[in-house]
Amino acid sequence: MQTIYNTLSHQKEPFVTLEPGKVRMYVCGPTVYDFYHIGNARTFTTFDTVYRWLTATGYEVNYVRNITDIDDKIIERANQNNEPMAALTERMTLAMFEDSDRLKLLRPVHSPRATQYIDAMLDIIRMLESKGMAYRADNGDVYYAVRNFEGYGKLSRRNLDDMRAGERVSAASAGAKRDPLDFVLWKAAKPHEPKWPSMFGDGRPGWHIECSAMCREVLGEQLDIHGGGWDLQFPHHENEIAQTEGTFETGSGKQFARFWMHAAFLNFDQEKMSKSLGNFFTLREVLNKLDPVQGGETVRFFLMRGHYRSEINYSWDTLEDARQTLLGFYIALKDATPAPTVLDWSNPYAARFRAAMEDDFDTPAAFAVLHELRREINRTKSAEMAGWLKALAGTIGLLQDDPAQFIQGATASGGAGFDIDALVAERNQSKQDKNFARADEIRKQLDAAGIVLEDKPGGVTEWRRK
RNA sequence: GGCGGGUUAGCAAAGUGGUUAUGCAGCGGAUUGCAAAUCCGUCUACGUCGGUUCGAUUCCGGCACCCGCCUCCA
Repeated sequence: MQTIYNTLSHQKEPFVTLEPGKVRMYVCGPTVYDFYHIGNARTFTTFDTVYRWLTATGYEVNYVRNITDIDDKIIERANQNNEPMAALTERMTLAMFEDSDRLKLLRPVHSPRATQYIDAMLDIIRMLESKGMAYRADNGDVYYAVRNFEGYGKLSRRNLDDMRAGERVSAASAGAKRDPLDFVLWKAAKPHEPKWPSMFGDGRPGWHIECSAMCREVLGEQLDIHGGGWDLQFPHHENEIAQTEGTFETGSGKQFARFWMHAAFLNFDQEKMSKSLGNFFTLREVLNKLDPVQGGETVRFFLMRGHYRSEINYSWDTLEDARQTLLGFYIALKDATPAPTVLDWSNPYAARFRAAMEDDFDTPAAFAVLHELRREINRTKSAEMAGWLKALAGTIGLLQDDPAQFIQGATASGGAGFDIDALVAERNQSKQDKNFARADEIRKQLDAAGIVLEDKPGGVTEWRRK
């Protein structure tokens, strides 16, 4: 049975869907003003894994990851670049999909863009206003009155009075708000900013309302899983709950999302990696430092080596460690051609793998099973075992590349700058002639170029990227 | 100030009231012309102080240190 740790209840719960076998999953996607960083990549990889795994175990998952294409930062960046906002967001959206493809992220079923759901946002704001949960302020903005929503704080376990007493909130000026914690639903138009007409006057939406509207339009009023990064818990997700549940009939007991999942941070030097701190690496930047053939899966595997609720630290060493381990899996698959495999969960390896994944997506524990399979393959060269390794890893988006190609990396297509095969042939001849000095010299030369030789039985020599 | 998370061997990282997690690295052996890869064997653990218990890394409490959210943030 699948269990998921629900941030709402702070415990693991059996996963129960609104409709049998059907999963409505919404994940907060990127704000497209720049390339996304590997911290974002971690969250997206987490939910890609959830999507793949639930699908592999028989659920029909309607996976939605939005694109925020209207926001303060986008406006600011477009102005800096002196380019139209739409041109910037279009460019960055394409780049986002490119990067995601390289990370082997499946495309979500829907990738709604906020600017195409303005009407839906206004509908919700109108409903909230009619229920007395939203108000128009003197400056033309429309705010959500958090005091009027009884459950405010239930996700992040805060209460309004504690927050009010806190240093940071009281320091912030309330401005036109009735309560400092009220948040903006609709921002009145300002010069040189994009605007849409509305019953509240020209303006643009606040960030939080975008997600509520896209959830509602694409998936309906209620979701099974709502995901995002840990930092979105408050205020973003709390506000989404307030917005969506605020439109429900009072006392209906209806919940916006049944399961809230939050991916932990990716740190650098033990600190959260974020754009505001400036200590971040874009995914693109990291991939460009890696072999083009191996890079995407290396980063993906690196991100999955830690449980999604544990913080992990990014460093070149941990990335390289992940690459070596991944290489080990591909070496096993190269030496034993995987047999076509139909997933039968009664197989002992499959059962243990599944038990790990069903325990709140425990990928590190699942990898332990894959390592046992790897050892078994190396020992027996069993095509059946190789088939299982590939099939199980495939349920979470790993080990699907051609092993020979992966192992040789981009050097296979001439990246080494010289004829590897000719040197290998010369070395084999030298070995036959017992000219070991020359043979070792060639091996050393190749090693310096990052190529490792492996002499197989029967005088066959294979090579791979170091 | 409020709230939450963490501390596992050289490194990375799961998990468990008593029985090997796992990977990388190390060490010994097999194999190899020598290596590499692989296999076999093997050494380093559960922040600290108390409590509960026949027994705690694992439950409870105190303490220390680290991190995060409370402002845009995956």
